[in-house]
Amino acid sequence: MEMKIPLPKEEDGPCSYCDMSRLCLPAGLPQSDLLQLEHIVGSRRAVPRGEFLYRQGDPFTRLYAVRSGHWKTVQRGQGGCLVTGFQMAGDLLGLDAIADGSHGCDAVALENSEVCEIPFGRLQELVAALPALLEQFHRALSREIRRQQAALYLLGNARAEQRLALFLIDLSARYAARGMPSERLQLRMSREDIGAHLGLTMECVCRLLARFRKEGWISLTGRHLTIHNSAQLAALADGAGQDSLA
Amino acid sequence: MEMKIPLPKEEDGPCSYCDMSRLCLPAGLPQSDLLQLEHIVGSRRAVPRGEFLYRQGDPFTRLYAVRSGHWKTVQRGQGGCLVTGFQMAGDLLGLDAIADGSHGCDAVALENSEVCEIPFGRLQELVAALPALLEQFHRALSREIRRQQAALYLLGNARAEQRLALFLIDLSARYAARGMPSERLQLRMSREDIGAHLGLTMECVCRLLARFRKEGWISLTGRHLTIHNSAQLAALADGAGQDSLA
DNA sequence: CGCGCTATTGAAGCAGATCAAACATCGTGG
DNA sequence: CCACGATGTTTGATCTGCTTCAATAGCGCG
Repeated sequence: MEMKIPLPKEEDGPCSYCDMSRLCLPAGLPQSDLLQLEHIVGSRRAVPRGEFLYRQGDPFTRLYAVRSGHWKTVQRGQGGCLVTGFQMAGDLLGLDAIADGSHGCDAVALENSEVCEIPFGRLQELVAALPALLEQFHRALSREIRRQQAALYLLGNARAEQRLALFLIDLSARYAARGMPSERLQLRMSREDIGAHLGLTMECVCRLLARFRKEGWISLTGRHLTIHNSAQLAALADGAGQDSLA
Repeated sequence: MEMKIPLPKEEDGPCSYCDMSRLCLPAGLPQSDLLQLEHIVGSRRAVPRGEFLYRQGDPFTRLYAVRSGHWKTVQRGQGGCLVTGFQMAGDLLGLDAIADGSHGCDAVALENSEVCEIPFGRLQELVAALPALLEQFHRALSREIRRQQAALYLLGNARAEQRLALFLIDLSARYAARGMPSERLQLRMSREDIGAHLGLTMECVCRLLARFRKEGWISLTGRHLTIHNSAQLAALADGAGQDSLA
């Protein structure tokens, strides 16, 4: 049960053969719709670790679906920056750019990664013709809103240990959804990235991870993390570890 | 320049005659499209102050466009709650519910208010037929994502006085966009609501408002607030008031 | 007029930030 | 192969901004 999950195949393949279509835009689409969608999905694009897929302010022409690897989206402001999310296979990038035609954050590859390019103009045409795809697309947009609502709650209400617990649980669940082991996580992001995502400093993230390890909830060497007690993490995330009020 | 802006008219009127169509879903639509949209927009619904339009978990059947009054959306979790936004005329409510067919937060009227009901099924059909409306709808969804990204940045990076300054500036700008005086604001929400929106306690909001007043940036009696020095607020929001780094 | 709710102000405590220093890890070139 | 520097991580000591707790004051409303 700890065998290596095969990485996405390297050869060019349409969505039909993509491992991640189950999680991606094509999810649940009838075969005929899928074929039409494949027509407009452009070439794959490989981006080496640390490089930008797009930057804040870049003009918006297409969406991207993560094919392989890991990404972060970063919002930069005066004297601080926030990691708005970490994206993995099947996730969409660029949904925030539709609003005004320019990207609202940077997208950076955390490792050598690939995306599928989806020209937005053509997608919008196609979506009008295929009701199932339209629904799917709206759900994707709305899901992004939900994701961020959860993040807002986290930043507004949760104390540091809760945030980290929620982060680990979320990560674990997303790996599970991709058929990868949900207990053994290879963190692709730095402690600083995690901090910038959770509204904490790197040092605070370190200390908390150390505590979780000391308590035996997790074990951790470098960026390889194993969850030993997900129930305890879930309890923490639910607000245990302090006075539970009514 | 401080004349009372007329309130939205009380009689049933289609979007064509609605003061807020400029900011709402019909914005920029060709006349023919507008007529079709009017057909599917259902009746208006009046909700008295303090009542719920919908609750977290309620099944999702329609979107709502704010016709008059003010609203808040509240996300409740274990032992805490976060106000994810304040909505006023022209804003849409319920976009987060498309994801999974149930509402992700409560919508509460801050005063006696009205919404226009938009059956989502019919909107989705119509949107497929009217490209301009489709675009407009996608922009609305994406704008919601952007709004929340800004809120994430605020909660993750800004200190308390920055948050409050940004809040006041945002509120002021939204009133301005609605043709209402942007310097004289009648706050519709309690200090507690503001706190729950900014990730601060009510007490902290009070203290900061008191400080802003003492400094002369604003004046404030009860919930009536006047901005005297918006430039200073903008400077605060940009991170002044502490060491500005590179 | 007095009750309940919202708002204000003060004092004390604490969670997390900041500053600082050691330490691991990794790619690179001698 | 190892020395090296760069980068990322860990841990400690101190500091501070915000929370918490508490008490008072305004305000609306029956």
